Amino acid sequence: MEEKKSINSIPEPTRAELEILQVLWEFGPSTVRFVNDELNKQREVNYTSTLKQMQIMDEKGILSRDASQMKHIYAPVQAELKTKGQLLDKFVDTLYKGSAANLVMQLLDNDKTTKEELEEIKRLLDELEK
Amino acid sequence: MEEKKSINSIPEPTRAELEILQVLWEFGPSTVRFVNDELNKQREVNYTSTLKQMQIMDEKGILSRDASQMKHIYAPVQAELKTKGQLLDKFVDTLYKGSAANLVMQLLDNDKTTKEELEEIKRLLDELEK
DNA sequence: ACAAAGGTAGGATAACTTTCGTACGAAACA
DNA sequence: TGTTTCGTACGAAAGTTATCCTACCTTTGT
Repeated sequence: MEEKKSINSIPEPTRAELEILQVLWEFGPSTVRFVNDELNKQREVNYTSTLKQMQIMDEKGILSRDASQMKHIYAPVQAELKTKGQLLDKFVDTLYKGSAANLVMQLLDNDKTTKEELEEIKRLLDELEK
Repeated sequence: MEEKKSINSIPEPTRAELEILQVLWEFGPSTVRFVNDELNKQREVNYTSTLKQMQIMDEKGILSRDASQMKHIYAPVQAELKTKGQLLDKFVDTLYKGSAANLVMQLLDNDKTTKEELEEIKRLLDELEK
């Protein structure tokens, strides 16, 4: 009996796993070949490394795969937003004692946050006001 | 010649390292014993594990230590805000394509972000307006 | 003075993550 | 049909991180 983890949310993706997820999020369900090609636009990775990684992610329940064709098609099990939310929650918890306001505060006096971004953020909040 | 990394910012702390930093941030420079006791309020860790970890952090340049006494006193090399900012930047970059607004957006429709937090955030932005 | 308690140093080991070599089957094509 | 190309499967190896054992030194208290 094949057993995949089936709690309510997937285990935290590792670094390499996150890279793969990004590709799938951007382009939708894909073959290993495609993902590997994308990854190689950023850094050199051997095809079998990516393959193995995605197989592991399947075992962990992070990805699912359609093996009906020769070229298996992999897709994220969880929606992008859910996974990112999960990571964000944890980030806020560990670094900002769970306070989103704290995080935003830091964001505000961060050099890399541009004026335009700030405007955008403000607009989002006004939206929400209603 | 003892050589510690001396680029402009310290290497990314690992999971365990972050736990230790939290204690030092909260209580200021401390002995290994103290940090270990704090950690053990959350989970069981052997004293020598914490010791080793902190020695490594010293080598990496994440912590500095005053070894003039028998009980060495460890302190973070970088200010809490700088380290957190560093981590936040990377987080925004990898998960939100560098857009702080994107992150905030997600924060907003996150269940765990309370109404009070939202108010707080809005206030921060108004402050900044001036 | 000596035993007990508590400290550091350093290496071994374990756990986890990442990478890749090798084997082998299926498809494409000359 | 045979060879080359492209796919999966599997296991080994390398790299990183985390944990702890052992040795040994210093302080404390009897």
